[in-house]
Amino acid sequence: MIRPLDRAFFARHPRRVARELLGKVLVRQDAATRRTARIVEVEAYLGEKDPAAHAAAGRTLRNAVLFGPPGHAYIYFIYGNHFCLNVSCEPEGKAGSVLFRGLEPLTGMEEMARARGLEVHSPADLRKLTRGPGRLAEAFGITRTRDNGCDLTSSASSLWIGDDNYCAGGICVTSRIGITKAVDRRLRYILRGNPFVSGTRSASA
DNA sequence: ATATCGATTATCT
DNA sequence: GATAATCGATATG
Repeated sequence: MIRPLDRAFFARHPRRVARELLGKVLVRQDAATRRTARIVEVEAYLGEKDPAAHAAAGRTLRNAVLFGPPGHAYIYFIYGNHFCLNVSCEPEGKAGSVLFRGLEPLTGMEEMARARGLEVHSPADLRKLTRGPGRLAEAFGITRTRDNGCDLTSSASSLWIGDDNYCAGGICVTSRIGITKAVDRRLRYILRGNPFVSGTRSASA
């Protein structure tokens, strides 16, 4: 049994949303298949005040979703290769968001493997599916054209976020990964020891 | 196990 | 024209 998170959940400070998203479930519903995975690593971005955020320079065509109502998908394309998934936070007009960085697959691994162009023969292979923001987006078939602006609070959407009453333990806070500005702020939230958390062991302290 | 590097393009200056 | 919230391959300890 899994039910969608409501809009009020996302209408709060990104730090709070990020922490509470750990242990929730990302769902990709297609005509014939459902992919689900537990959220084990996220980062908070604080909108226009945050130098590392895409909203730092104000509203543009690309980041417009961040300034819209909470609970919607902001997808961006990076390094000419990868899509990444965020969910908009805070009331409309404020541009906070949470970036998805690591997922633990629950169902639909066959579909994820196909989307990644991989075969899974071991736990190590399984990690290649959804460990890292670019990987998880590819495993879920997420693209900007298809998913930017999608309402993640509705189970009628192809992509949404749900709660299955899982109780997340071992939450750990670290500095964010892969950025060049505001590097010291501790806004990355992980489930400690989970094999689907990205980065090296030393980055999980 | 850790480090370095090339790929590849939308977006903004 | 420079940059970027990354990944995978390759090289080396």
